[in-house]
Amino acid sequence: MRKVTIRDVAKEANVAPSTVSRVISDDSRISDETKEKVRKIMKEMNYYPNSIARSLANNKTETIGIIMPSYTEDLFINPFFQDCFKGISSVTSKYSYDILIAANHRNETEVDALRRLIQGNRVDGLILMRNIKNDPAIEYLIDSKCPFVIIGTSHNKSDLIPMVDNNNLQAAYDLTRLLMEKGNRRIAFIGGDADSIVSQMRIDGYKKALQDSNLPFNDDYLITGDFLEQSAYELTEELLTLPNRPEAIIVMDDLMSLGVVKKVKEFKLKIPRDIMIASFNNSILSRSSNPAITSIDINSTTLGKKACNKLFKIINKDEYDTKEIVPYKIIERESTNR
Amino acid sequence: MRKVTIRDVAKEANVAPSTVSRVISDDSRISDETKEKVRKIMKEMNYYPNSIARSLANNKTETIGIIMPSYTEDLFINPFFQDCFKGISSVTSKYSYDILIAANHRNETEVDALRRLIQGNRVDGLILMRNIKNDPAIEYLIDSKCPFVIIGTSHNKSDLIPMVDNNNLQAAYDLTRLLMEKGNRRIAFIGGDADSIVSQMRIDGYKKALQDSNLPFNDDYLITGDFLEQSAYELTEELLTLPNRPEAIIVMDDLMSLGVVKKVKEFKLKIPRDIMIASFNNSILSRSSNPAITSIDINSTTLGKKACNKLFKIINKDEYDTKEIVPYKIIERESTNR
DNA sequence: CTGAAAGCGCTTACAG
DNA sequence: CTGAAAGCGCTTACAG
Repeated sequence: MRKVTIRDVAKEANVAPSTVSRVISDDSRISDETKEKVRKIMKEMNYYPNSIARSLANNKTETIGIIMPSYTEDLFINPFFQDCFKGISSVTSKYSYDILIAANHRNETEVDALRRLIQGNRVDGLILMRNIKNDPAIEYLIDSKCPFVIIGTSHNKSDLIPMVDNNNLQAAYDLTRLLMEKGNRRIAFIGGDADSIVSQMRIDGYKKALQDSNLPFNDDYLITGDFLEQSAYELTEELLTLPNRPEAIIVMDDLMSLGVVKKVKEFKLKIPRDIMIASFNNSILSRSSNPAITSIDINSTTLGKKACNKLFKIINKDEYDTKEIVPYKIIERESTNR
Repeated sequence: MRKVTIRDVAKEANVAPSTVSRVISDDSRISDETKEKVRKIMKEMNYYPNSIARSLANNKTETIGIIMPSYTEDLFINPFFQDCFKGISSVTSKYSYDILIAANHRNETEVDALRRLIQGNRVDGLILMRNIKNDPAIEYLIDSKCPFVIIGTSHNKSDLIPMVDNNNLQAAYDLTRLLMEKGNRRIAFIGGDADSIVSQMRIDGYKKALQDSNLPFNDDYLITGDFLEQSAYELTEELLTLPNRPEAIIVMDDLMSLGVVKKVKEFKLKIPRDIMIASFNNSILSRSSNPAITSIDINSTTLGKKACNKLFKIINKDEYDTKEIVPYKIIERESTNR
């Protein structure tokens, strides 16, 4: 069966294709009678506009793209992305937009994938769910003039880039202070990727808190890996075998903290009695894990929602603030409850 | 800056647009010299094909759509979908396809959303990550002739519908038997949505196991809710307040089992000492929770991968089996280790 | 209030 | 091996 087109409908309704097109977009210049007549026929013929043809003609796709950190990789399993996605999709659904997940194809670099989406005209805008130092993707995005928003913080020309983030420095500061108030002096920090800006900001907050409390910064207590459970698991061994074992560990992310907990248990240490653990993101993992982990609620869903709202403002050329800060909150649980 | 088109490249290279088009698709009829010349110019001019125009001309989108159970809803936070998605995207990336997430827009029914994607020509095929009884979406999909695959099992005309699933009946059977072997006789089952086919199959397996062991089926021990943690949390109370409290509970899903565990703890009961818990999906939740939960590994990532491979076979009109079964495996953990 | 016509940027028989 | 032309199914100034 051939697809019914705007032409078929026009013929059947005895109007011009342009009239049908205007009925579809509910153009105010078309009389109500004509609209009704055409709509009836569209329904009868089971007509549905071809959105590809539409996009080509009016240069709008009604689709936004999402860039994940490392597509098809394990990083993606972090519940943070799901929470964020939930916020994003609540907004796209309101604007009647769809979401395209950008995954680099085989043999493609990340910038290739971006190029495909942007120059290939597949999206009206993009949300970047990651931030690394000197990200070539950001350079490309700026050059491309394609609307985009970063969830997180970027360093290059950062005053021009629309971003939504938490105050990660302050959050880490607060968390470190909390652990001090609980009587810990030897506090370690397990960071994420060395390239990660979020990781860097949190490390800065951690250091600042030590400094403000006149606690010495000990190089051995600060280690970075990647954002995966396995890496945290391995790194924790380094901490636990130090001559002066830390009394508390702050971990970049809930998923990583699972690895930390696993290793601590292998060392037959009790949490929080022997060692306290605190983490970030407050995903489902931190509240269900054993023991439940104190974690900073960064409001992932709100991050996604605000980022997406901002993106639509840019697409529609409305006013917007370049940078938006989403509040955070420490959720205390068993792992720091001594 | 105007976008550079195939026309511009053609002019610059002194060839016809059709030749440029053939260079893009690496047509064997074009001489290597010409190809080289054109490619050089494409690069110089920073040309990139407009995939929208391409799609309109050749009726291919190089995009598949994914239908989630209840978009923008809490169901989505189940790690199962992420695991599945990982499998899917590993395949799309190989075929150089992108993924469109179908979310129904405001005031849209699910079939509306499908219609938008299919009749709007936005995807070459679809993967359905859910299965409910009498699903109108399935009817629509069959009528539409659009290639699609279901992760799970469908009941309508099921011999014609391509699906990838586990043997859920047998899995539930095995799990029930395991709990019996551990000495439990009063075994309860918390199902998902009453409309859910997976849920039904597992309930059938549970009942069959009881029967084969000559254990009575007790209506009070079988309850269904939805697939959320909260609902499982509430339902568990009904079980725990029964005059003859169950000795073990099988839960449809890891996420739900978190709710069960929470309630059991509130009743000051110890797992597994007072009550055993076993669940399905073996997501990250079951292994990190407190206590770690025995769970059936349904190989979510494999489900996604196989479904997507099957979809491409259909798209490319290759041979395929309608139904494919992915193996499962019981992963025993603390929650059943008495 | 409606229509005829050009155009969006590609692909693909057809012809040579 | 390459080109001219028609077509994919819409939208949108322009004209009336």
